[in-house]
Amino acid sequence: MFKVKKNKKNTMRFGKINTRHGVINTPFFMPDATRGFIKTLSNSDLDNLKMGPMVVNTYHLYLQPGLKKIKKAALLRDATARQARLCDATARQARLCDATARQARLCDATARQARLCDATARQGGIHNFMNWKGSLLSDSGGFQIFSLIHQNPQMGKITDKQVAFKSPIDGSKHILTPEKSIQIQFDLGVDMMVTLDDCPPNDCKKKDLDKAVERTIGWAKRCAIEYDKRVKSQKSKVPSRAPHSGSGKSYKRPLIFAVIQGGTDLGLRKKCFEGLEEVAPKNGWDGFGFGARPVDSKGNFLEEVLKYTANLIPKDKIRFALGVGTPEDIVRCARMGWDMFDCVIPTREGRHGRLFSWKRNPNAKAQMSNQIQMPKLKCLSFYNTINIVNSKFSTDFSPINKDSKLKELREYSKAYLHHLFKLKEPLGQRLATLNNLEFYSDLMERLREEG
RNA sequence: GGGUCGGUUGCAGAGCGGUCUAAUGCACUUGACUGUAAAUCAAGCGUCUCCGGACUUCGCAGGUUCGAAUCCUGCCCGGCCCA
Repeated sequence: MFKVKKNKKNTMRFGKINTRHGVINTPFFMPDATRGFIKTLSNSDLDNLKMGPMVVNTYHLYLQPGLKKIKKAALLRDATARQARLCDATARQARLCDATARQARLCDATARQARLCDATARQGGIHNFMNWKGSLLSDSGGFQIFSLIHQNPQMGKITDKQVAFKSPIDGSKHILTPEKSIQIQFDLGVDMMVTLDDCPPNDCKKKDLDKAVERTIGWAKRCAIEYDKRVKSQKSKVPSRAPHSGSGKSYKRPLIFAVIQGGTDLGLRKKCFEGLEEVAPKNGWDGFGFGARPVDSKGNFLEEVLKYTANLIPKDKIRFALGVGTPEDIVRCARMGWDMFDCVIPTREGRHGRLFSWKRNPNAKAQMSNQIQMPKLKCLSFYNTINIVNSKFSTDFSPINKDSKLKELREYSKAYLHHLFKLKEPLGQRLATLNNLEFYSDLMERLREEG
């Protein structure tokens, strides 16, 4: 499922990941569509951006809208598709008759739409619900344990057995177990999934860190058992000509990633990795994730820990640097041999008015490549950020990005974007999000080209 | 013309003898954001500063008082009511 080719220049890798929704070239970045959408964007935007895989979140989707609705949406779409096939037939019949030709054309359109529905319906729960045809990875909810419970103990309780937590939406009580996390991820029907892990703060006590590692391994073991069980039952359920297995192909299992915790303690990272290897599912882990924040409490990038952890992971396994990061951190990590990344930075900071752009230098490409060769990368020498809300942009009538492949970003001015932000018009957030995601995908493209 | 209520730091709007540079909201300025409880959060927002403070402000001018945005008098301006 993962083929990797070593880069001659440095320890960066070029690979291909084969998922149920297409092949992904590594290294790559996934934006976070946590609750089933990239905030402010529609699928048309994502198509225009030629967006690759995205990340959804087990915890958030489980709470809202809930699995029942996601499954129901899938069934309803199926029904629409069936109806569409009917329309298709009607359309054929209608074409026979000149008088009803107009009606037929209408039917035709419906049928076209229906065929689309049909195609989507084959793609399982969350794909179907989101109407998204690309690959999706679901995060397990481990990070929510960190951000909700570790930071606010009154929000829930973590034990070896389970995580009991209160929904921030309505205060209702829920239990998440490793098994349940895997079950939900299967129900979502994602292409890649992550084991439930205990993600403590980076500055926690040694004792708590030990506990988190031990728990992460224990939970991974339960995830692996549940995973194998589900793969087996899915295989038996899916006949060879089943819709989402394609034409006669056998069931393709989702990829599964375990998460290496251990904070900044290299020994613990190693221990965690070894522990995870021992409890792997039948086919082994497809990859390993880097657990915890990639920066310390002061915002310093954990270079050594990331490098060390990357080297722990066997070369034929996918390396997923969760939550990485800034453009320079991604470049650094990719050069250490990390293959995939996800982060809220481009989307969140875009919504908050921060725009990423390449330096306006005709040789920017060459310059950047020089910069990444530097042992100490100075990111600021190859890209810029601006805060569009700053008053100086109120009269800057230059394009948001004159080099963008998106018409809107080439034609709207910074002054106009500033105006949209000042008036809190969502269009502004959308344009900024588009700008930043284009920047990130451009970054990854350059990285894949240049190494 | 008479009566009445009122004029507060960009705006709205508290305060109604000392704890008042004066609440709060908005606006404004600048930061932050790394597996999204985030269209969020933080700081600043009279002048100067050796960052400890110093000085100046509540329509204007006087006055009472140890002390006034707060009380009194006059003036200016506005709303409403009556003529």
